[in-house]
Amino acid sequence: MSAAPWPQTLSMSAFREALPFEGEPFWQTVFEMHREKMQIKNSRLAVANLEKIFTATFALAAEKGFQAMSLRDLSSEAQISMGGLYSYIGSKNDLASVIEGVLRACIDEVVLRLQQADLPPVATLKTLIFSEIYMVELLRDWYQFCFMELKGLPREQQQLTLELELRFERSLVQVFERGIAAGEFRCAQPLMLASQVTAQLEQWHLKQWKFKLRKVSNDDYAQYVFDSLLRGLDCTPSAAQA
Amino acid sequence: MSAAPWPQTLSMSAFREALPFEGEPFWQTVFEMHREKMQIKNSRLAVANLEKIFTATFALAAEKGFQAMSLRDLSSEAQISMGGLYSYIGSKNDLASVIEGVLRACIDEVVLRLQQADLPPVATLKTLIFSEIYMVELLRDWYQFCFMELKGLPREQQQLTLELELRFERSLVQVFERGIAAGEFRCAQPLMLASQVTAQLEQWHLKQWKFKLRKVSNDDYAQYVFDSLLRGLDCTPSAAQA
DNA sequence: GTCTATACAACGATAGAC
DNA sequence: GTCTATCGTTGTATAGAC
Repeated sequence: MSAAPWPQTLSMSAFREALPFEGEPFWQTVFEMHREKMQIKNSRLAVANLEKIFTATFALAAEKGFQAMSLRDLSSEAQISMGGLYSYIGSKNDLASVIEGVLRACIDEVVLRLQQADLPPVATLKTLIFSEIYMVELLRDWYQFCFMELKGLPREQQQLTLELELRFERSLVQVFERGIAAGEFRCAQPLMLASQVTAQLEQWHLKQWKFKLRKVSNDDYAQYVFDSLLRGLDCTPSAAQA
Repeated sequence: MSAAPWPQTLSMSAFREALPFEGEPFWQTVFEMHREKMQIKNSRLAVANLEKIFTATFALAAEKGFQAMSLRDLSSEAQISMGGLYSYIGSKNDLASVIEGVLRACIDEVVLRLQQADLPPVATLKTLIFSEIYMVELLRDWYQFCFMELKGLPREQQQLTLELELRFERSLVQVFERGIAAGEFRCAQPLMLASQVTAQLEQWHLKQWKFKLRKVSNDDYAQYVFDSLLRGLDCTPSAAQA
């Protein structure tokens, strides 16, 4: 993944074009990321079957959970024989680990690019929130899976996930403090406010059923999270146009 | 469970005394709730062993997940033989269903009592939030379990859980509207605000590790959720003393 | 590279001795 | 009421034909 500049506009389509989180290029990246674990040489073939396997895993894990899903289930859902599966994955647990690894790499990529963009406080917050929501749109299955199946992963990966969340909130707080120093914001409990944002963003992928039911769009939700954050920062909507 | 009046003060200890969600009386209630499913007649013995079984289940499910936990694990953790276990539970799936049923009954109990209290808008919201936080304190294992293992439960129970969440948010919105009618609140998107509260309350039990780490207490967190709700309702802190 | 056939461990559940 | 012993099933994983 290359570190190109951040998209100029905040919209699903701009995000989609700027970041390689879907289609064949994405699956190609996934393939590179755990090439070692599999025995298949032919790249074209491998990428296609990887996609089938991961997609089937998401479907079954969403329905009944990863632990409850048997490899026989997976084999029939992915239309690949049991023996065939094992040329693509090292073991069942391995499959889960790889999924977590890919998602975390994607998140790191976004965080990195955003830091390089170096925007003013309000714009940074808005970009952070909208990007996270767009990200969930592209990688919903991955988020869902990683959240629900975290307990089944190696301790090391569990730890990395917790640290990612702490780092995210700390970086939010840093932006708050930049804005406070600039006289744009006021906030008594910045860390609690940061965790409010985390809670809202997490709810977006955890409770997709609820927002589908209420016909709340990506942008509706992102805008609401952003607005409520600005309220928490005692920041008037007019300043938000920055 | 009897429908006594709501505690006068909002504090953990008052809540603890007013509601029967811990200690021997609580386990007695649990016993009554699935007496049918078990073969043991002796009530004293049954209650004691039920507590051991449920406690062990929570420990193992929290560590590795309910599906990944075998009944042999459970048998040794609870210090009851495999055969013995089956005099207390109908089946493994049954055990999960009972847990969900008990928690939902507890929540219904609280909701019911709160409705009977019939307080003014601001007080209702404050009581709702603090009660929910106290509830999680007493029944943390149950909440944790039900959230994580929902997928493994019968469709009917999954549906009831979703409906409980929708009902909770609708009742929040109704309180908002009472306050708006009275000129106390202003709010453009009441349903979004309600789901913000849900997200924050859910985070309290989902991310216990985070708040333990930061030494945020029950009351700290409840107060923050309440304050941020009032901000969302455009309600000055002074009015909150009501 | 992909399949079928199979190994063997672990599972949930039960029967029957105590 | 509780235990040990055991049933049949299903799980992950692999070997070897094609």
